[in-house]
Amino acid sequence: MPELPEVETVRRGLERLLRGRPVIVGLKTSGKKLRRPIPPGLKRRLVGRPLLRVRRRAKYLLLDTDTLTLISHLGMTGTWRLGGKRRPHDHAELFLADGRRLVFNDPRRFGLLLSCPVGQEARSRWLKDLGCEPLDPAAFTGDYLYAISRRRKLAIKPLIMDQKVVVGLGNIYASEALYRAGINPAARAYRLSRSRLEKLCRAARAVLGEAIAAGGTTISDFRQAGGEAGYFKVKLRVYGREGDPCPACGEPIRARVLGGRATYWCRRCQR
DNA sequence: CGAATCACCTGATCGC
DNA sequence: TGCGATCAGGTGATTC
Repeated sequence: MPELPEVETVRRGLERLLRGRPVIVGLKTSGKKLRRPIPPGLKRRLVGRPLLRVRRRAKYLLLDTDTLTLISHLGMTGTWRLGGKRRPHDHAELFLADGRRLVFNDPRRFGLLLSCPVGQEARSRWLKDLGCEPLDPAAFTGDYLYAISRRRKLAIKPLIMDQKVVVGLGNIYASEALYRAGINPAARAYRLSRSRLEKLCRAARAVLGEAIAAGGTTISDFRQAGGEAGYFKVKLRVYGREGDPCPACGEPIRARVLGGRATYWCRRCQR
């Protein structure tokens, strides 16, 4: 479900909710394991700790207390919400001193909820091999992609979805960025010129930025931290639009499977 | 080593 | 309407 814009939208929502730096007074878990079990000692370590801020690295949410950082990944279907009535697939409830409850719900349980010493997330096995942030124009550049892709024989789309190369781009935004850059998703990475890769970086940043501004994309179950839908779906130009006319040239949008994932593109505009 | 495929889950949707 | 097959925004593990 969530790619960088959706995770960033949730981050902003949570940050707003946690402005009063509420102290955690309890944790209740479902007992079911997510991608990994929620650590049994988490409650003991969390109780009494104030929630100070929410950061993001790649598609991970980082909720800082004064002593530890809660690491949360939404997987495909994870959501955070404030209180309300209990629902199926609620896997963690954080009880706050002000009476509110912060609830993590995840039907498919591909998500993660872990902790590490505060600020030490970069050393964790989950985050240590991540590539650069696409919104950082100094890091995610044509030169960077050029250097990394020279010996890569795979198609450009799976390359930019590889979180060890660049983080945050998933199946939707990879298709959208390649469309905007005029690059065929199946083009072999090593055959692309520096300038075309530079164009791809700019296109990725543009589409991610616009999606964040719209509050992310709601396809089926993504919700912002307040429960609202995201509004970027209406702006998707190729994803999920097989057979629709290309917004630029009218050619029907094509679909195929690439690296195991549905891929959408315009055969005329993307070479 | 890189690249492709599998596995992990539940729920929505599609075709019969 | 019912039911099995298929697909879904992610990613680590396994296989080739």
